[in-house]
Amino acid sequence: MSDNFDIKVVEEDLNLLKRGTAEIISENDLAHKLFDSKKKGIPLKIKLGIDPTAPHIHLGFAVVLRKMRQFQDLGHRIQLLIGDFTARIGDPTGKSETRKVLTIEEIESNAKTYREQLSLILDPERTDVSFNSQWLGPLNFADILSLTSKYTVARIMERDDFSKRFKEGRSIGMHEILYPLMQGYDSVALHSDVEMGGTDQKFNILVGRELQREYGQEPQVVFLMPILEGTDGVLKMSKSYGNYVGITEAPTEMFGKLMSIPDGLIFKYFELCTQVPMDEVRAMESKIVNEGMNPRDAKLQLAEEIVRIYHDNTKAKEAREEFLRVFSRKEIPAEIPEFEVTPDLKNDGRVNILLLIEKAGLAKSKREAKRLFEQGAVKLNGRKLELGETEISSEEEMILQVGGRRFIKLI
RNA sequence: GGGUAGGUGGCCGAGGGGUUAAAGGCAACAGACUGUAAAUCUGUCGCGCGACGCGCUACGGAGGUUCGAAUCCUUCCCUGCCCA
Repeated sequence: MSDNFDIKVVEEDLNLLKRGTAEIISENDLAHKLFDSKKKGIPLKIKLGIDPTAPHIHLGFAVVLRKMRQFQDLGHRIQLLIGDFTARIGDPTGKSETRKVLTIEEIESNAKTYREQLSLILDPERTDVSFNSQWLGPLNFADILSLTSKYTVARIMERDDFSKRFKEGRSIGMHEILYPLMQGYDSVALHSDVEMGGTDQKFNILVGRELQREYGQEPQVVFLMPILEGTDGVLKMSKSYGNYVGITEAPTEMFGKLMSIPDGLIFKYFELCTQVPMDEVRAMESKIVNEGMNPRDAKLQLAEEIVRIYHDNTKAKEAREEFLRVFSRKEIPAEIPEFEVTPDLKNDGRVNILLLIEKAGLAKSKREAKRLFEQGAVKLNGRKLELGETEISSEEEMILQVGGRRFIKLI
């Protein structure tokens, strides 16, 4: 690819890009591509495939997006590939529950939401969006056979997920086998230079690299970021596990969730979710290990740092204050959502607290409300309600609290 | 096409006609402890009701047998494995 390659020209860029990465295949290829790009003044095309089913960007996904932003800041272009074709066909992931097939309208609306949220991280000016139905749709059976003939069953079965399921005697749909080929073909169609993804995408992205070679293109660089564990500290951050921190969440919400991550994850979060220089991060780590610094304080800083990125400095400070107020000092939050006690909830001026809890959305059902009540989780104006106190007289501005974190102001 | 094993609550997984809202585990939630961390202990964990009780819904779908079915029969759908 490149003549007169001199790593010094791109060394700085390369080092910047390498922070927090899990694997780059190959680093050498990337260096050459960066070099050529710089020399010829042509931006690299950085591909990211996204699934239009769940437009909800969280910190785990943001790890990849933030890395892409770095590419943009270095002058490169993002190719955002919306997998509308696959979304319309159905389940490619091997999850047992069949994925809903989306309509064109839903896909478009999701894509729009995506673009809005993505603009919080990516530079829209350097982002191109495409839909893979554009080229996958027109393929006929002969085309598909030609595509599949470029790969073998044995190689497809190299994928952990497939080989594992095969050994365990679980089902593998034919369409699932084709999925990596479709994703790879996207790279061919887009002439991608780099494809980004989490380490769980390694296989699929590698297929793209191979296919490009088959089609006579210069193979893309596989650029993998680590998978970020969610707030539970174990599973990959994901909406479906309910362990995610969404980038559009309210500052206090975001702050609170970040404070609940296990200690062991603090520095991984620093590395992957913030721009705090690595030597500072290491210094903090050493203070905790050697000087007995309370990990909580590092976590407070982390949470503040992240809220600052997706909101602003003021909001971050406020969120920190709020957190300390409500959870450290166990005081009432500064702002509490209001709930109007409508006349139909009252009976002789008295209100059934269980009904209220359910109607205000503090519990999913009255049965649950009752359980919470019996477990002593319900407080009114800071006072724990005793058994039997299910009827209260409704006065102005009462604060109803359920559990440690659910508050509501009755009006 | 033939044979065979299965499909149980958010997940995994027992139960093979009544005492089964369904063991056990995980997850989740609440309380204690605390740094809304981890660990630990305790409790809860289908829904509704004027609730130590009553009712309804639930063991892949639809029928049936029975006083009574997640458990038996018929049929359909789905999945694995073996043989062709």
